[in-house]
Amino acid sequence: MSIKGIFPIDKWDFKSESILIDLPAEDFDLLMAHSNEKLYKKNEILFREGAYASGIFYIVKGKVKKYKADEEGNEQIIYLAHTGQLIGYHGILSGDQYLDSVGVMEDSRIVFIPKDDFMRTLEHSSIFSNRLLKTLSHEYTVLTNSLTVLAHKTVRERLALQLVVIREKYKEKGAEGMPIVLNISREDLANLVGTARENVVRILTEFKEDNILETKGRKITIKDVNKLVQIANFK
Amino acid sequence: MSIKGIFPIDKWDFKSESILIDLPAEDFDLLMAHSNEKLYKKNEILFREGAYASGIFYIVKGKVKKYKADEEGNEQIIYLAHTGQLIGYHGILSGDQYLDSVGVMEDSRIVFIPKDDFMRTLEHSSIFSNRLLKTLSHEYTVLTNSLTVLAHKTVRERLALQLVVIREKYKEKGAEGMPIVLNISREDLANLVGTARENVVRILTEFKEDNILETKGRKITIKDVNKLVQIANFK
DNA sequence: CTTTATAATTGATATAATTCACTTTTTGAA
DNA sequence: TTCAAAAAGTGAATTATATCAATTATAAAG
Repeated sequence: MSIKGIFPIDKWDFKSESILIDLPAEDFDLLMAHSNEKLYKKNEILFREGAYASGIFYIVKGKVKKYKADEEGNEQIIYLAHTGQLIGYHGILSGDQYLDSVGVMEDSRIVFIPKDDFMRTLEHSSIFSNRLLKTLSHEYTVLTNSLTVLAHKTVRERLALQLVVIREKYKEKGAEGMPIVLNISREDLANLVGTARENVVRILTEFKEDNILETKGRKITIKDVNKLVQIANFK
Repeated sequence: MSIKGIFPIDKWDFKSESILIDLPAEDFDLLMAHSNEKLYKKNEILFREGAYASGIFYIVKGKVKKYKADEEGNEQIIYLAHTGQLIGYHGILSGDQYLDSVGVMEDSRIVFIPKDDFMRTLEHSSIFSNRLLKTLSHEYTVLTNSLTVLAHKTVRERLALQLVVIREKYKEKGAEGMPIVLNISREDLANLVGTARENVVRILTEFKEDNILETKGRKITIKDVNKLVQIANFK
């Protein structure tokens, strides 16, 4: 049985179709006029919150984390973005500074698009601007859901939920039966769930004992998603 | 001394200028073509999450809360909206259902604008559409900040922060020296902060003992904002 | 392959927050 | 003004989570 039926994935993730797919060639060319693809290494920083927003980024292939860091150095991961997604437009639209920081989680191919080209395309293409409105509204659902979960669910429930979300997100199309291996540090997992690393470790151990998952080094293999869904406890 | 300097209000609130102010008359008329003002009583529900999104709402005068309710009946307040703000567009932009629920907190004058007029204005007016993009991006800051605070600050710090935010929000322009009286139930305050009502009551008592505020019935008068700012502990 | 820095894990303890059961106060309707 | 319902307030017990201080395992670089 597919988890999709009982698990409303798009309430927890943004729509995964790329905002650029099937964009009219003219609009696409305008946007990409001065674009510049680069290979980023794991742990590199794409940009930091508060820095001047000089343009947006398009993830050709890879995984990144959007996060906020507070005074004490606590890091809260806002969203895990990946192949096909656009990054950094919030800051440009609302002012001229990036609103969060973005770190690269695995070696990634990422295209930089200068601010001017982004703005020009936005003005010129109502398709692009409508899609962006739609994307932003969808982000609203995801963020407000995260807020509710964070406020009212236990760490255990939140961790179970995030594991399911990440699994769905990183699942390759077509590979239905295959077990999905998550390659994410305990630290990042903790910063995503909003708790301390130690708690994540402890709960993962419990999950291991309950035969829900296996770990090998930092890699997590989920064996029983349904149990996780049950623990996360949502309708 | 104004609190504005040390308190980055727009990180916690949306920009308070109305999205409709100074909109070209032509666009405004298009938007308001079939609008309909109604008087809503305290505690009335404007719409519920998941309901068909038939249009948007403009708050002419009043206060409302945007919230999400989970299976267990827990209510998380996402945002307190008031005079001059637009409500309900996320659902229309991202699909056809409202993405949260909205309840009226005090008797309010609210205009309903049918979906078609909203969409037509959006297509026709690039000013309107640009402002909406800006508003949505700004919401992103507010929501991601809320997320970070919820995940990493104590209930005490969160409550202090919210009291400052509400005070700034509800402050009448010009009445600088006047003490601001907040009229909000402990329950709503708890649902905003993301905790139980009892905790809010206990911490308010502590604040009272520390001469930070006074309460008379459900009304809260803040006497020392700076102390609250200090407790909330942000740069 | 070995080394070394980094990350994961474990246990013990302290603290924060929730929950439940109850009393008191306030509010709004009659 | 009275009265009932709703909201606020209090105390005690329980549970969840954070924090600190180590040890062990892992991965990345030379």
